[in-house]
Amino acid sequence: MVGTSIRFATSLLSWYDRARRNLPWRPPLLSPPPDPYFVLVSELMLQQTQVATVIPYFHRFVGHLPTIARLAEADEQDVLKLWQGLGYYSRARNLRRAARMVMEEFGGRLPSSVEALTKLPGVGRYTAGAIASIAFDQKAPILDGNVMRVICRLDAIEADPRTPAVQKQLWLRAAELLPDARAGDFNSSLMELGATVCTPRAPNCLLCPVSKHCQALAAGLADRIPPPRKAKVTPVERRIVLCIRRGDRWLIEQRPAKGRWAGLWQFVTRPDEPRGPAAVTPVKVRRFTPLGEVRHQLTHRSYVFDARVGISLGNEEPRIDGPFRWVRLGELSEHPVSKPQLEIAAMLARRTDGAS
DNA sequence: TGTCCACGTCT
DNA sequence: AAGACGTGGAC
Repeated sequence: MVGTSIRFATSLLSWYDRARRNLPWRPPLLSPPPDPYFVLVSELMLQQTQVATVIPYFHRFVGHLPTIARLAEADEQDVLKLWQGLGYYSRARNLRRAARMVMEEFGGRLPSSVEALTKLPGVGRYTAGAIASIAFDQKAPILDGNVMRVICRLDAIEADPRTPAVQKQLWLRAAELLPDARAGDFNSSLMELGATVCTPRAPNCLLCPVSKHCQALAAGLADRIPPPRKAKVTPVERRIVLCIRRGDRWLIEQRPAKGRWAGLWQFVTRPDEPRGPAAVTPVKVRRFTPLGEVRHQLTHRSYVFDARVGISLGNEEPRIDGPFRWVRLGELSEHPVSKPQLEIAAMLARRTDGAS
């Protein structure tokens, strides 16, 4: 068994060394000695989205906040602004809180043990293992979606890897497979294999460097592991978006600190209630004219934003509580704004009478 | 074009 | 424990 693991690790690592030469973005990030701060930020970003998507955000983020000390001092709104477009905005907030915790409780140094790293907000078992192994060369296992699939196939585990019992088993196996040297590279190679060869659909077993160790391939099960998850209904939510103009400025409001798009700014957005939008308008508007609809798909919910335009009469300020601002369309980019709201802003900008 | 789904952490 | 979180990519 141990012998198998060593051969497995050796085959995978030499494949990875060759594959890595074709990934121009990776070597500066991961070649030793990696900057722990870079690893922290990149792991937190990579948790949620594709590499190609993250790169521009990564450079923008790290360029502006190049150290933990700077991130800890930064305004939450500025951090959200840099994160804008990535989704999962709570992670940006957690990253800032983590930086503050590092400054206050770890003497300004990112801790190197999995145990201490896990205490940071937003850093769970996976991220802690990735940082400990990649940035600090510790022998710590990781288990992300890719590694889960790779190990399930390697051991021909047909059960659903998302269940706690199988998770436990997979973490143990991930630790067992880990070689004594180059743990970070080994972990990276497992993820890379899952991303490029051992893919969810149509795995390329012919090109796989560890196919001779794979139980699923031997049993002809590779493309049936892991099992698909149960489909769930996604309800449709309708929202009325009131784009209210006064002179050359538009009224925007900040979303609550919790929930979806927390802390981000938007045009006045209300549930599509039977009584109509006029009942909840923060300032008086005689008439709204249709602007258009924006559809937005989340994992478990669909949104339809029904955008309308109106002109505020007089100089009154919003009559209801909450942070409101009057901004020019150009100034919107100074605020963190969600994707669908940005689309609405683009629709306004395209209108001839949109008043810039 | 829409519909489904991943990606880890938190609650 | 099961669902929230958001976007882009696959189909």
